Amino acid sequence: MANLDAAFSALADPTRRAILARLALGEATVMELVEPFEMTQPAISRHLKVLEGAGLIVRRSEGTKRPCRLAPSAVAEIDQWLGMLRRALETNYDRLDGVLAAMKPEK
Amino acid sequence: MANLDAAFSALADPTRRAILARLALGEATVMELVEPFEMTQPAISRHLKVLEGAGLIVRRSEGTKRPCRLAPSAVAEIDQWLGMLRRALETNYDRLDGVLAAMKPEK
DNA sequence: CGGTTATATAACGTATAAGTTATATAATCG
DNA sequence: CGATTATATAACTTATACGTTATATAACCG
Repeated sequence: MANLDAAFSALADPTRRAILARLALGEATVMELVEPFEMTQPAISRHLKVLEGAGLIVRRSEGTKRPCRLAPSAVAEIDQWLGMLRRALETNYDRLDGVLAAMKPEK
Repeated sequence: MANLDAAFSALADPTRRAILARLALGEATVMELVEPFEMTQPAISRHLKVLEGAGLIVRRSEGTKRPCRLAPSAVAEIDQWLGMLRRALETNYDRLDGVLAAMKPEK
């Protein structure tokens, strides 16, 4: 899935994760997002574009402002994919437990 | 967390996700992982190094072979971080913001 | 021992990412 | 209208990612 490429790639950057953490507290405009980070406005604008492209945020227009908020779609997709790994790990643990249990009586 | 950088970055590549999907079926050697992908062995070896560095896989030595299997640590870390987003989305912050914006057009 | 197999590393080209400064657009307000 | 504010885009630099081919290491086998 190309969407997963974009979503995981977007999440790989710590600034973008911090932006998402901020948005988890509620909607914010670009300038509100620029302020806490020691980075220029164009840099943040591009991070937002990446997050939007990955489906992690959505934006509306309010006069000259473009407030951002979290979007559920990409998160759901990621969760679904990670579920595959999670299930595999659980299964492998079960099997490992089985192996260890079988080895125990040997003493 | 710097680990999250590495983990998300590792997952951003489709070849690496395919490798993980293959490992979800069980342990595999490097050559076993090379075969299904149309890519050279050094390329796969480097993908494996990235996955190992991110804590997504672990490897052992068995003679001249180096079988890989899934590791739980990074997956758990990612799950934990995504939980923050999931909770924010479940709390309907986005819908709440929409409702509040519609209710007070002044401001 | 020498040859083969499994994997890793080096060196390199090309593409893309992430930041900067400078400038453009677009809505708002006097 | 022109000025101001909010945001986007362009042009550029530097760093890193991903693939290749060629070669090195290391265990195994006859």
